[in-house]
Amino acid sequence: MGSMRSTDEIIEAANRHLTADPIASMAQLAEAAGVSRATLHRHFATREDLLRALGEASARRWEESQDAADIDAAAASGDPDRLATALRAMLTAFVVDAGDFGFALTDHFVNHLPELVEWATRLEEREIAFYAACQDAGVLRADLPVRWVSNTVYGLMISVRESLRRGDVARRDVPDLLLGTFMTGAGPTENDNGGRP
Amino acid sequence: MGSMRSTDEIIEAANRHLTADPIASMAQLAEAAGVSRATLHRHFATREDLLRALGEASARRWEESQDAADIDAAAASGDPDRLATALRAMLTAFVVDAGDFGFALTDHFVNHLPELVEWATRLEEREIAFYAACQDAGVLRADLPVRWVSNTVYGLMISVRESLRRGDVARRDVPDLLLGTFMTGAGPTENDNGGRP
DNA sequence: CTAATCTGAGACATCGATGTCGCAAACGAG
DNA sequence: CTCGTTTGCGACATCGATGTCTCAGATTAG
Repeated sequence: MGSMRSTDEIIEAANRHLTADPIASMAQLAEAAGVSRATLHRHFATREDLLRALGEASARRWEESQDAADIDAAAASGDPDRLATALRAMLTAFVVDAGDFGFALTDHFVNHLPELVEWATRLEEREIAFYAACQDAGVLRADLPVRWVSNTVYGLMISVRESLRRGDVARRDVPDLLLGTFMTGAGPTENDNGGRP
Repeated sequence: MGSMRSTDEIIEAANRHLTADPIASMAQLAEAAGVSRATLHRHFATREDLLRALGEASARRWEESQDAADIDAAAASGDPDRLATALRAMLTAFVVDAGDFGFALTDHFVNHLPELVEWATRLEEREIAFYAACQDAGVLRADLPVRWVSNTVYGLMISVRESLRRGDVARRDVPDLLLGTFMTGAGPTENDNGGRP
């Protein structure tokens, strides 16, 4: 009685295809999923339903990554070590998320659905509270507006997505690149004076 | 004999409106420009023409910012001071560009027009050569893949756009925030030695 | 095997956006 | 003021995508 291609498989195929071709039609998405257009509509009555499901999957993953890093408890604790660990864990998880849901990250239609906007706002505020705690504990610079920090992470997710999509860097290297760039920047490190003896 | 609303004014109005509503129709763009739909089509026969003009204006500004910072000469010189100055100048100019052309930065349609893709690729390669020179001179960390550096700047431009669009930070503060975040990261500044090698 | 269910293919109506055209009114240079 | 130009308005045809529907064939449970 179950479908050969589950709803989740269709979402995944659509997600993958939309990452490469963000303005693909329902017909193209059906083809990408290996099903007929009619069957696609049996799973998702409208295009909006499909995009919403995609956005919800993305938001769910985002939330799960926050949960897995336990950022609320870390923020409440105020412990620098714990905050630093949670920050590293969250950003590392985000790398995978950005690779898996890069499309939803910037798609105009998805980010315009009211329920998803609300959800995203909630997660963002939660994350901002975490960043603020990191600043208070000295894990992050306190002289940066916390919303700038949040937007920076968002922008770097897009950097990650592009780097993965274009194959500019190896997947396994990305977490360290992200962490390094976010925490200490792209400027020379103190021990590194550009190779001069 | 000139139109009341010049072509440039229409482009600017369209750009501004598309920043707020990225999926606006030609009718909405005409209204936003204070012009009838017919008149809009007298300036741009097709929607694609309008978007292309917008993308070209964006690419032109990008190129101008590279030119103004004189990144080619700086890269050729290999002089750390000159490279650092050029880098700061370019990124500062990019802040204005990201505010003015934030729409073209991520729009799927604009970024799929072949001629614009080619143009963007050229500018990107030019910029990458500059970053590589910065790495050689010790102005940027040499242990980061240069394309990662390039993608990081791209992502941070989106951070800038969002920060400006949502009013999270004052416009005048953005350049320093960008420079600071890009060069030294969001981690705590353990030891500020002001550029002493 | 049989029956229930799911799927693919195609036809169909609909809808919104696009692009074109003609004409009357407004405008501006002279 | 007058003439040539430009604009706005509305009508029109077109087009692609969407969503619905039917029916025949395939699949699978029992």
